[in-house]
Parts: sequence; C-alpha cells; structure tokens
Amino acid sequence: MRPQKVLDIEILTGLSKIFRSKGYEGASLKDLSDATGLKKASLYHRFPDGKKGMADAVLNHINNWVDEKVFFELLNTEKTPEERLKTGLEAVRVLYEGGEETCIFRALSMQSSLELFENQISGGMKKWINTFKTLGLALGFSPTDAKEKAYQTLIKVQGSLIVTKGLNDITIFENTLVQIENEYLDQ
Amino acid sequence: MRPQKVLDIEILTGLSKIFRSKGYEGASLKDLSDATGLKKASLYHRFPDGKKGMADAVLNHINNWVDEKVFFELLNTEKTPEERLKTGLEAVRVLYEGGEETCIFRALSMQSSLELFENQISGGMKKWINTFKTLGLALGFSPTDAKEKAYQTLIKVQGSLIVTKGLNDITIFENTLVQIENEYLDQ
DNA sequence: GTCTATAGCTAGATAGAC
DNA sequence: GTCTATCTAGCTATAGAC
Repeated sequence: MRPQKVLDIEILTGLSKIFRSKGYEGASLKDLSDATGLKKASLYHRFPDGKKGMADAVLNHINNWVDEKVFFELLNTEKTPEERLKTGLEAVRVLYEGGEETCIFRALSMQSSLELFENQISGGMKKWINTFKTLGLALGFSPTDAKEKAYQTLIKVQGSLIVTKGLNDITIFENTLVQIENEYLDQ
Repeated sequence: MRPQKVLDIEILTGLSKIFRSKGYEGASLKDLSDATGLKKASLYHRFPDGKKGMADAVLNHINNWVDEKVFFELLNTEKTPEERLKTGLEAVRVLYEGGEETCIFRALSMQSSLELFENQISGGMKKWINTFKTLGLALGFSPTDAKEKAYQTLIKVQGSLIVTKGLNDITIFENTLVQIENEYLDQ
C-alpha cells in the first residue's frame, strides 16, 4: 500500500477547522481539500460517504476528545471534586481555544444538517449533562440541583460562545467559565 | 404601478423563516422563492442586492420587532419594573416561538456570514444587553451587577435555544425563561 | 493512496417579455 | 411588479491513470 500523504489526525484537524467555522452547508469540498492538503478525489477515497462522512468523522473525533480530556477529568476519582472541576473546565477552555473556536454541535445544528447529525449531537449533549450532574453530586448537590446545574452549565457554555462571536470579545467566554467554576464551589 | 402580489411583511416573514432555520449559506434562492411565493427574478426586483439584501432586510425587520415588542416593554416606565420584566420576557417567548424558532443572530453568525452582518449582530446584542441592564438598575441592582446580569440573560437565552434544538426539547427554553425571571426578582 | 479531468447538477444572478 | 428563460460559476461526486 502506498503510504498516506497526510495522517488521519491531520485530516481530522483540517476538516474540523472548516466545519466548525463554516458549518455544514457553508463548508465546500474545496475548503475541505485546501484545509487538509488532500485533493477532492483523495478525500472521497478516505471518506466514501463524502461530505456527510467527513462531518461524521469530525463529530466522532471531537466527541472522543471530549470523552478523554473533559469527561475523564471530571470523573477522575483520584482527585477531589474541586480539582476535577478545575481541570475539566481547563479542558473545555482548550476545546474552544479560549472562545476563539465555535462548538461543532452549534456548527452542525442548523435545520438541514441537524437532520443528518441529530443522534451524535443529542448524544453528546446528554453525555455532557450526565457528566456534570455526576460532578455536582460529588460536590454535594441534591440530584435535582445537580441535574439543573448541569443543564445550566451546558447552556452557559453554548450561549457564551455565541455571544463571544457576536460581540467579538473572548472575555465573555472566559468570564463564563470562571463564573461556572465559582457557582459550583459557592453553594 | 402594478400592485404587489405579495405584501412586504409576508415576504419578510417567509425570508425570515428560511434564514432562521437554514442559515445564510444553507438558504437557497429556491428556498426563499418557495417560502415567499415570489419567483427568483421578482425577489431580485424587491431586493436589488440579492441574497445579502434579503438577509439585511430580515435582520432589520427582526431588530425592529424586538425594539417595539421586547425593549419597549422592558423600558415602559408606565409599569413597575416587575411588570416590565414579565411582559418583556413574554415577548421573548413569542420571538422564539416558545423555543421552536432559532435566533437570527445565531443563524447568521457562522464565519462567512458573520463577516457580512457583524454590525447588525453586534449592534443588536449590545442593545439587548443595555436594555436588560437598564431594567436591572430599575430593579435595584448595582451597575456592576446589572451589567453582569444582562450579559448572563443574553447568554442564557442564546444557549438555551442551542440546547433546545440539540436535545429537541422546548421545555429547556421555557425553563430558562422562568429561571431568568426568578433570578431578577429573587435578589 | 493520490492525482487530473470531468460529469451532472444547482447555485446566485440577469435579460427582457408582459 | 412578476414572470420565463438563460447565463456562468461553483457545487458534490465519480472515472480512471499512475
């Protein structure tokens, strides 16, 4: 077999950059080709299902990253709940590059693309909520409060990313992360 | 002059439905034509700047609606601040059809379209924040708290709309509105 | 596995009749 | 003011050489 000119991880990084910034409809195969360094036909060789397959791969890649970096930290029982919160939110900061990057869920959840990716998006959001709920319980919240706090955490992260983009001000994202941490610890 | 087959308001309603659900790149002229009942060439007669002009008109239309229905209520000094909050949030509920509709800011703020509409989007968000800050002051918040509360209100509305779509559950939006109201009154 | 070349289609936009 | 017909460019996707 001929060696891969571009590594899988590099391809996923390039595809991710385009889908997250332009959305599904806004991402053209030319964009995806330029960002990966592979010609269109080569992308189709790697992803026989075409653009849909590329976005699926990006969603899985990011969901896996979040599993390993964010959720693993939040659930790592070798640390105190307070430490878990801190390192988990630090991973969230990295995931969104301090507010510079959008969320892939947001980028792929306009009507037409939401139909294609609803399982991965709703699954990812549910896992997010369940994980933060678990952390809330470890911090002493009641089940009801922990669940509500988890929803609010997801809502605030998503909302702050939107407002950060709209006002072109990454301090909004950063302030929100700090506020989330304080609210978990303040109770 | 030949009479308009379709009224301006009906056109704006149709265009708005498409742009809000599909985003700028995802909205085709065929979509826009079908939704308004006007053929493509007729749309170009009404909007000489084409698709960009149509989205501009939708943004202005919605910004005006929000001015008249949401901000007017929030600032209406003939009522108590508590009443203003209640009726203002009720208008927000109508704006997003209880969580069924997306926000036009969100729909038009992917990278490529954000460049086209950044002034209207950032202007609209700033006005939102200033108006809620004014209400917070009327409710007795300190300037710092009122400003922070206003940011959080915008963030929560935007975030709850994203999560509502992702989980296909409009109770998330509704719960968020109720929570916003309670937090303004609880202090 | 990657490429050039191209198919087939739809996009946004325009010309000109009525 | 609205329409049919059409233009060009770009789109997603595929064929087949290397």
